[in-house]
Amino acid sequence: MVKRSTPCISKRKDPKQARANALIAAILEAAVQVLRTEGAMRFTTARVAERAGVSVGSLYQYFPNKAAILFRLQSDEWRETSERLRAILEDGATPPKERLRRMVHAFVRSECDEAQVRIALHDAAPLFRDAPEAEAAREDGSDVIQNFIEMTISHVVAARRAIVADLIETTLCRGASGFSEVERSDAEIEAYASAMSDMFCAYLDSLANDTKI
Amino acid sequence: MVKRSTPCISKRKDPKQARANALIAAILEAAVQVLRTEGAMRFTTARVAERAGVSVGSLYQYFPNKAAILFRLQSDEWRETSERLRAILEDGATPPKERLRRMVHAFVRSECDEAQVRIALHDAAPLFRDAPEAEAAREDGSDVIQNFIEMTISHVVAARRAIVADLIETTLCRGASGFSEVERSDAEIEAYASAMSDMFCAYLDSLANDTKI
Amino acid sequence: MVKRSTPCISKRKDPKQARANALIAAILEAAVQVLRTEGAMRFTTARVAERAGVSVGSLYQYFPNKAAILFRLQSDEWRETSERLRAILEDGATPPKERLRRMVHAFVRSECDEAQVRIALHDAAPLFRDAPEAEAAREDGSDVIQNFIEMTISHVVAARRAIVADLIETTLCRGASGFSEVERSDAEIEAYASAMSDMFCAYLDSLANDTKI
Amino acid sequence: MVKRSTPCISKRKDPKQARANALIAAILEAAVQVLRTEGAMRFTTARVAERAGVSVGSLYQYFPNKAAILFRLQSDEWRETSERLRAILEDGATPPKERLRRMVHAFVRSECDEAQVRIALHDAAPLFRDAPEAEAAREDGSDVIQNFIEMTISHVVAARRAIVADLIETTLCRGASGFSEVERSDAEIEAYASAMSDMFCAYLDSLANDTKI
DNA sequence: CATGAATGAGCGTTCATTCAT
DNA sequence: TATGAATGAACGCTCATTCAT
Repeated sequence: MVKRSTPCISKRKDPKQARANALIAAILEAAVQVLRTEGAMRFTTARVAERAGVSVGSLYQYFPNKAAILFRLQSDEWRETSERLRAILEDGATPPKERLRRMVHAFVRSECDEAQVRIALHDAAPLFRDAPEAEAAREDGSDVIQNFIEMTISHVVAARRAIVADLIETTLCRGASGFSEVERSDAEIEAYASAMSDMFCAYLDSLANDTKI
Repeated sequence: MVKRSTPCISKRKDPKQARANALIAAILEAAVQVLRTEGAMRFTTARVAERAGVSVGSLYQYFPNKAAILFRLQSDEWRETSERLRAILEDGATPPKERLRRMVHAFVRSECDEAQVRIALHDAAPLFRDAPEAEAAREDGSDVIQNFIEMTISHVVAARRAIVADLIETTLCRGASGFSEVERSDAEIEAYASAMSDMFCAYLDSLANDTKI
Repeated sequence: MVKRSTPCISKRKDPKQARANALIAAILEAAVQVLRTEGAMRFTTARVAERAGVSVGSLYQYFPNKAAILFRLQSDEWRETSERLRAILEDGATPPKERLRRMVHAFVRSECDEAQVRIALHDAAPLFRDAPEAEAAREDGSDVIQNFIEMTISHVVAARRAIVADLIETTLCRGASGFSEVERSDAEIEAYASAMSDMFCAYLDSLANDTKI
Repeated sequence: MVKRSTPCISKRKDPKQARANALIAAILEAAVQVLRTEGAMRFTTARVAERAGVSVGSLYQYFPNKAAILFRLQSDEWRETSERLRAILEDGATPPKERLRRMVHAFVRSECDEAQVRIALHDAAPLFRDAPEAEAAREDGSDVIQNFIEMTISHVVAARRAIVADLIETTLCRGASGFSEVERSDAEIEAYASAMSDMFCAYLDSLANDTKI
């Protein structure tokens, strides 16, 4: 129904030179600052370029359009987060439930970190989320969590497993995102993450007892 | 840090006549159509007025600005939803757990209904969510769910109860919202709502066993 | 060169009924209030009608357009002022110079009275000053002063007399207008009016000595 | 009471290149033309841009808003005028009275020059006069005249001197402005300027004789 | 490669005036 | 006669993107 533009979002060139990389880093850093201090609605290419100490033209050398900058920010963030979560979830020395709790805490905490930027990025999502690259990036991020969940309930039939994994992943991401929309104290963060962990554990336990399906 | 504009969002005049009410209805209906067919980014007062078969001037006679139209849509939706949920949750003839399940199903279903519009409205939220009226409207909506949850776990200490209620409400709203972002079949909807209900029930059960805190 | 619209500015109907007169008075009073509290730029027919407790339609029954209201305000003011000045200037019991002094004081004082309104009215002048009625009204106002001046220097040749009268009238009106643009204390007003009177007297004296022309 | 907007009025960027200077000049020239041929009420950024053969966007690259263009015109004019007057008033080879006469003639003549533009600029004054920059610019312009007057009557006590200087400056500026509102022949201009000079001289002479105060 | 001036469609909003009721 | 809803042209201003230098 809705016509969305979503032009190409990928990188315009493979930055071989350190110079180019530095420029890209400067632009991305500036973009984060603009998002934080001005919000999504005032996120303009001119403002980003100025804050990065770069001309608009140069900005457009490395990013084909405004959406690409935002997408890059988002996908970098997704990659970093999923790496961090992966490290926690794949720690063989810790029992699965404990890993889940740690992961939830880590995620909620990270969402509350730089919440301003995250909110602004979320507000700007309509500009980039419909690009095919975005779909792929999202997929990658969810997989880490979903694979872990599916593994811990391997006795459940596949169709159900997928739903459970999806439910938990969605609850985690969206819930934490909603939670972080207002300023939170460390105590609040811990309490919320604990409650969410409890909920997940109770749910997974209930599935373990469920011998029939 | 971030400067938000959000001027007054309230109604411009009290519609004394049926004519005015019809006009407002036409504008709101047109707004929904624009949101559905064009998306948040192309939601302009001119487009809404045109689709409503009305001049921009007339539109501005009933709404002080663009944000007010969007806010009205959102708050109408919140009110309707919370009424529907309230009816389910306050049905004394049904056991609490069953009421919770029904509520979750109803909510997930309603989120998937007109998902296009809901998504667009959500995208447009930055335009109105910081207004004081929005805060109040949000509050009202959450209360229905949160009060029900708090009642069903009245044995839990107050501080924890509030967190649990918040967690469940957030999970429900954000989770359903996330779930509805892609087209879903009825079967998927039922499966997801069931899983979410299971999760909530398992969590609440686990709290019931928890006799100390 | 400049194309100015200036449609008809005269009264639309001769208000025979007290009701109509009351309405007109209410509108004019409201207009003054709007001018005072909102300034010329926010002087709109809707605002005047609302403040007058009258519908826009009614307002347009008695004034053909916005300019007409402003013009009416201005010409009423001119008439009142010139009446007051005439009373002073035609007071045969007082020596001419003294009459001049009194007139100057009265004028400067009246300009500082309700300066806010006067400034706003002056700002709005472009809307009505090019109408033929305005020209006539202005003429009437100046005549009082100019005739008096011309009388006091009847020994001077006509051509020069006219210039002197024009100079003094302009100096008085414009000077007082400029002076009143900032808030003034009574003492300042007296001092300024005295200085201006001195200047006029000195000038007129110098003309008296000037026997040749 | 009255709410005035007047946001920043200063220049948007420092024109580093000749190109930019040419553009600014073109915009200002176009602005003058629009003012002259269309009047203040039809002075719009679009019209100025079009007349300048430039896009609105370019216009806004050099001026932060419409008021800034008008203010620039006004302050350029004030600066030029005060420079011209200063040259006359500081000419040590000419007796003070003669300098005063020349200055008055020069001022009245310059007011009658391009009177159309001056009137329109004056009409547009509400848009920029409340900015702090405007206050400063006005101050600068008045000083030239006022300092000269104060110098020529140094024997008068300070408080009075200031009033006299203010009176003369106001009379000159406002008077000439009022005089120039209708088309004037060279003869009329000379006659009026002479009369005004006579008035000033007579007044200053009368103060000189005034040995007591 | 880098620059940043230039573009111009598009936006949200206002307001004098009309006219059906 | 009174009303006030309806109109829609016009305004000031923004910003993603391009391209001549």
